[in-house]
Amino acid sequence: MAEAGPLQKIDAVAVAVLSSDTPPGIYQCTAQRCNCCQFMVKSVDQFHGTNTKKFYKIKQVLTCKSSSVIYIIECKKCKIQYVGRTKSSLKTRFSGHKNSIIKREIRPIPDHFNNDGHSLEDLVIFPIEQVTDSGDLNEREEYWIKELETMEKGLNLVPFKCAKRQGWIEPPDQEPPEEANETLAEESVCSDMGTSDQRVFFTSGSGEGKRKRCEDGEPKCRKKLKKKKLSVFTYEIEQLLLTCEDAQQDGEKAISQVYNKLSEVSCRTMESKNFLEDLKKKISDLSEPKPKKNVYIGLFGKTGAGKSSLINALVNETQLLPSGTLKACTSVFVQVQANTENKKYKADIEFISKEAQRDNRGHHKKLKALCKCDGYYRSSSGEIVDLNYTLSEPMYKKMNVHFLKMFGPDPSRVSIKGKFASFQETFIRTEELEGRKKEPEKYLRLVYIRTQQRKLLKDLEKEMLQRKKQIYNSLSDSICDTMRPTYQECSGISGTSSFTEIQRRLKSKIESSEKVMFNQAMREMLKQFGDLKEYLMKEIQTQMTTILRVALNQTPDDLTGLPDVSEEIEMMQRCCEALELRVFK
DNA sequence: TCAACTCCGGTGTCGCAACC
DNA sequence: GGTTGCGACACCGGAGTTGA
Repeated sequence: MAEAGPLQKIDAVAVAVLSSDTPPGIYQCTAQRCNCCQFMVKSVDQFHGTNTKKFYKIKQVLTCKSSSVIYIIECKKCKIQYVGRTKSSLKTRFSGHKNSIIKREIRPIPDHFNNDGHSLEDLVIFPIEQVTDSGDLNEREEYWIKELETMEKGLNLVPFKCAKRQGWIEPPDQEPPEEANETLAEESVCSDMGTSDQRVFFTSGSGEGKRKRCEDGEPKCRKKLKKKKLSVFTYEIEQLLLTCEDAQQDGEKAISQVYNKLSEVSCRTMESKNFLEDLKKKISDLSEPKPKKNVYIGLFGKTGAGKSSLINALVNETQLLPSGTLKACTSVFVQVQANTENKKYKADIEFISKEAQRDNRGHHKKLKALCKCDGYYRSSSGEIVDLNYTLSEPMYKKMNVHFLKMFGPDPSRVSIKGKFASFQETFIRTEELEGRKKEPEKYLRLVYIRTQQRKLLKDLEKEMLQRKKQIYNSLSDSICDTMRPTYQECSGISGTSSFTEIQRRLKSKIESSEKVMFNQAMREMLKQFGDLKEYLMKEIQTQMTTILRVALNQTPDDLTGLPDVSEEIEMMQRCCEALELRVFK
């Protein structure tokens, strides 16, 4: 295919009625509202290979109704391309792609447009060549995949690669191409193909599909389904939840009223002003929504009872956990939680039978895919294999011993958690507090200090667990770094006995670098544990100093016009009673 | 009526193991 | 040593259904 110059826009009006004289290019079909044309690049006579940075001329007159075509699907955001072929019309094939995106199927195209902030709206499709002899279709597709480099750098991928791209594992450098020497003309072409101009295409009313769509672009039928969702709770629980909601609203109202009343308080000295500001800040903090606490739900039952199916149904992910109707599928303990911190999905699944282990048929692609993705693999059915995690697993147990020694609830008070408990118990004893009840000023200060101290320790404990998670993750990352050259080497192996050869090399690498690799990972981990310990001690020292300073500055004498908040206190009491809390007793 | 959508069977590919 | 079947996978394509 000859390389063309910067893209020329065709006068769409002039060629609205396609005839034998129509110059080659991509055109809108004659239908008034075509679902495919909405997503199509139109009125152009050439296209841009985003990987090759070349322009290619369109040699035929192509529309969404053209059949036996080679087409490109391009992402407006990251300019990644996919080459496909279809015997039927482009619009029919596009319908299939669109459907797979809506259904969130695990394939390269839906995966790309359902993840990393992408959506169907970022998709652009256009035909590039019509093949008259259907037998040549495959050849032409192959040619274009090679020419446009969409196998290496595009979406013509096997599933492991799309998993990688989507952040189930570390994303590769797939930034939109930015080359300093790209001409201005080329940039203007890019915008034609994907950015500003397309916004015009997609929002134009003429491009709407026949089926009525909701405001967010979702098909109406889906909205209906969403509305039909029934509550999973019983009537009693629903009522309890409503009570909680009411109490929360009342509490927020009381906090807001107290805050407003405090705004009217005046004071003379700087010390009082600071105190007042501090108090207001604390009240303001209370009114801000707090992150919800984790709630752990255990799900037990006989094998094959449908636990995985239930979880899949609850989270609305049909293939999150393996499930089936005939026999037990998962067969291992599994923890499912929302992954809000790390884009990396990790799972350790062990349910391959001895028979299956002996029989490698069908696993060769999986092994190769695993190597290409640095030890990580996710099949289209959702099955996940993480070799680095599996390799590091025995070390987790070993590391846990170190962790518990340093941070666990050691009765000897040597560990951090032990020190926390000891500190909590001995710093302000309950009996000491009770004895001060007759002196309200001192009593309230001590209550304040103890409350803040407990809050601080709890926060630090949370932080500690968070960091523990990160440190544990670093273990498999470290192993991955050591194994990476071998993975890359293995991913290039093909031909007869490639499966056995890849197995042999991986095994050999693991065995040869076992000591160095694991020791290095272990050293790094221990260092991070040490850093964490130091951090915790420093935090306690700083935060406790602040708490004590604030406590000793409580209620200066020169505050005037203190508001009457008895009404709000009553409101809070009612809330606590409704929730059966014993705060005021 | 017809475009859009859904579902499901079909086809091709690959490497391996078993079989002839 | 050649052939065949297997299993996992991607993706095509057509029949049937839905709904504007």
